[in-house]
Amino acid sequence: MRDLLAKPKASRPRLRKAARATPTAAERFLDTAERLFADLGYQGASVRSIAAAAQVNLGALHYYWGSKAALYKAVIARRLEPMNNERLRLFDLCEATAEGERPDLRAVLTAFVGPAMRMGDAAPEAAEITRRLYHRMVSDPSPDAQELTAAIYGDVSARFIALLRRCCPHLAPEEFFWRVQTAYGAVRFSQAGTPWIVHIAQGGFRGDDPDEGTRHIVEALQAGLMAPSIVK
Amino acid sequence: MRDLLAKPKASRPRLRKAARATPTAAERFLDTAERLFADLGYQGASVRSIAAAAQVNLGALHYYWGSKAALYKAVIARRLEPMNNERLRLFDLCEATAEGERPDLRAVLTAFVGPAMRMGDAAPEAAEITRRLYHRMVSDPSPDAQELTAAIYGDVSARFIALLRRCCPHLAPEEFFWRVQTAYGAVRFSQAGTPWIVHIAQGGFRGDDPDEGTRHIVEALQAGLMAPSIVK
DNA sequence: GTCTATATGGGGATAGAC
DNA sequence: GTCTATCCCCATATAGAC
Repeated sequence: MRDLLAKPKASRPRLRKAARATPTAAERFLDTAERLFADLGYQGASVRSIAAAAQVNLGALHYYWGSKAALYKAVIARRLEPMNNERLRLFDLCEATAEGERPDLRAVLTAFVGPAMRMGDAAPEAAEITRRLYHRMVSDPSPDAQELTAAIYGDVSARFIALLRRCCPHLAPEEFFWRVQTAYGAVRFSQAGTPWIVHIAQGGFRGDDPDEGTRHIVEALQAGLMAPSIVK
Repeated sequence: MRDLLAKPKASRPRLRKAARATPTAAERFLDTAERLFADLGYQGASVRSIAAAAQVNLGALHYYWGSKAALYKAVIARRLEPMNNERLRLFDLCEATAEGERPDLRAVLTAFVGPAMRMGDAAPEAAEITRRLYHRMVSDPSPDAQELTAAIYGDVSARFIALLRRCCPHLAPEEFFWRVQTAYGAVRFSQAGTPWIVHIAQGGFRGDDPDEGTRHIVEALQAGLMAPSIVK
């Protein structure tokens, strides 16, 4: 991922965005890359294995995107830009409803958590893949991955934190820092869908309804954020 | 990381554990490997680069550990076993104090969070490296990494969740699932020390005191867990 | 125990035929 | 636009001198 943000060396033909009954080779490539990147990570998924699984010739990769890093960015952007646009739209709604007063904390949290748990209008299995990929990206502490995360995610993050700050005037700055960090971690982890944690719920409960999950996460987070200050 | 749990192919000489004024080649190798695995990930850090940075010959790797995967496991175990033993000891204390009644939630959370934030008795910079490596391991969704995590971490996890369950009789199973998931994510994320989130705290606050961090995290988590049930 | 040299395989990227 | 063949580099691991 060292070269993730490197400029493409030459301009390449763009894809048409229209959906088709039979996916084009480029679309199959993107779909397969998304799944393998989510399963194996950027370094773990070779372009050869992606091309083979998509039944597309390897040359198509460099013809369409120019490099593995550019393919990865295309895979990421295809899903995360719509998700973040939905978040921004819901943030606008929170602002408008607040009319300059303190925004509704549950609404702000739901605007941040809900789109991530639903992940667009995709089928549940597809959304689960996208969530895993997203989790991979934001969890990767390498400078390139952090830079990509910031580029895709910076606006949403800034808006979210600014809204939270207005919701939590009772918290000192360092306390706010830790509470927000806690909330972020909770959202990230809940997206990932780690398999082993289902053992927590004795009785076979799976926790795979995104809307119910959103409600429960929002409830826990708002309680954590609204807890009284313990500073001085 | 595909072969992370593979058995070593042959027995190898063991290291003596005694600390030395001048670290042995093997100790330098472990220290350097820890730092590079934390910075670059398992796949991103080559054994060549580790040997070069440690100023140790590459042959020493295979002489002492036999493979890259075995080296990684040695690096992980060296730090995480003491941390998890401390957690288990503190869990015992929680149980003993409870005397069969409901355990103290803050004490349980502190027993889980505190050792991870302190990460042994290491110097702050060393503890930060270890936390990043730990975060890498538990965040990696590949089957091998999850298996290693479960092997190192399963006892602590089971004890922690069992104690939490006793602290939270007011929560329905599915609600408990989501709250615990939230708490786990918060702890993981707080360990990682992602650089960008410091922008949250306007005014240059860094949030690098582990004990203060533990207190704030525990406060947010206990509020999230103790919030009333919203089921039915 | 420590080093050099090397075996062996797979990675990303490209050239050039069609 | 699509495919084959190939370049070149770097990975892990090992053989064997010292």
